[in-house]
Amino acid sequence: MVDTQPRARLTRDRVLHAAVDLADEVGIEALSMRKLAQNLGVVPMALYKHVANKEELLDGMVDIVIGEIDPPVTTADWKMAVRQRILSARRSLRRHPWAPGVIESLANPSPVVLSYIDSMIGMLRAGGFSVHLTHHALHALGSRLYGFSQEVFNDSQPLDPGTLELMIREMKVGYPHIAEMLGTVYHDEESIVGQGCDDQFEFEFALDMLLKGLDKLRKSQ
Amino acid sequence: MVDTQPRARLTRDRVLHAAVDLADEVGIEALSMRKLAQNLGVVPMALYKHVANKEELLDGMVDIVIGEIDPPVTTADWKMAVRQRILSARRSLRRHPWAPGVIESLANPSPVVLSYIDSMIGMLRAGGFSVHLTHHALHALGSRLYGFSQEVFNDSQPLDPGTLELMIREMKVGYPHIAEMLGTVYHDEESIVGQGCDDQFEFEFALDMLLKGLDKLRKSQ
DNA sequence: ACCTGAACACCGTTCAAGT
DNA sequence: ACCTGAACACCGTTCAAGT
Repeated sequence: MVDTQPRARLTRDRVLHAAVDLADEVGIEALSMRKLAQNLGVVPMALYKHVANKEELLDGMVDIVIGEIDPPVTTADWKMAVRQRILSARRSLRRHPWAPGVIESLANPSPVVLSYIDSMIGMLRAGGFSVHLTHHALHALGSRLYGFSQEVFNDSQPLDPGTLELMIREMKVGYPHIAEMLGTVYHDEESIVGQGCDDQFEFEFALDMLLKGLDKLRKSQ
Repeated sequence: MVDTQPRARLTRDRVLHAAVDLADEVGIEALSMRKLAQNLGVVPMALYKHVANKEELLDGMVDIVIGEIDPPVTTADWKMAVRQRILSARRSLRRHPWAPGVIESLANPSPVVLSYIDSMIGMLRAGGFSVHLTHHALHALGSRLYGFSQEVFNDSQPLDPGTLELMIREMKVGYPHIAEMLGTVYHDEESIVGQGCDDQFEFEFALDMLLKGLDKLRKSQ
């Protein structure tokens, strides 16, 4: 989508927001300096007045996404507070599916990212975590702190029942355990979560298991 | 390093192993079809007889890394067995630092990767996990199953004491909690782990917390 | 101070041709 | 059956020049 005011003055903010919109529309692998410039009705080199290079552009895009995360809630229960903040981060990231990959690729965290992590550490400290246990907690939560985690299979788009059935049948001989699991998860009507694989449920399942484990260590420290 | 027998016939295996070696040497971002061809003393297009495109090349490289993982040990204790296998995966991946990123980027898992996951599922099932709990366990372990996990900070190379000291001092005003944590982790002589941040310890810490949580759920299912 | 145009040094991959 | 050469359609980024 071409900008409606192509003649408006270019600013860093306009460049970054246009980049976020473009990545949302066409995906991060299709985002190039040249296409972004074209979208803004400008020659590629014009961007370099507002952004040193592509990495700085990506950094600024991540800052916009992180900036959408809600501030921490104030509550006595550290577990609820951290949980809510992480789930808010997840909601922000979900609006921009390219964000996890870009966050992982960044060499150095930006001030915005540092502030986010700093306040997360603050929440743990306020909840009674020693500095060392806080450090371990950060490692244990890893990218979950940002609201995402690397999954075993890259199942970004859901399968239609036909191809799923075919997949399961094909896998039965070479990968019997995967076939059994897929069959059960997608067919079992008894499942609490309903049929199929609910990413949100799985994220919270693992998150709660880690928070519970950390809480136990916190009490015994 | 140029191949010692540039005139030997090109095979898929020779191409893939040369690609792994090149990535180990110069990093994955510097690995291009053209440089790989040059390294093999061959014109770029010669590679396309053995590999359909770059993605298939990356797939084959991952297969080599996954192939280096030890087979499962046979023991009554599922926790020890899974733990050992994951730590073996970690050792393989550590030899090829580019592998985590490539594994994450793969759209569809190869047969080799599928076999690895299938046998992991088998280990959990043999340990008494229901199919559904096995499914949750896979999500909870995520990329840890492959021996890696996304960290909050990308601290691939260790800092020298001088710049670390500077960083902590600079952070004290804007990011007080990060500064406190870095200061304590890197200075505390009481630390069980020794000074600084031990990636391996942190990986096992989180892994064991998850395995313990899963074991509790297994018993109560 | 900000934008432009042309150029450089790279990519992955196609096609048609060679042996 | 396997390798080659030239070409295409892209990249990010430089430099010197325009307004």
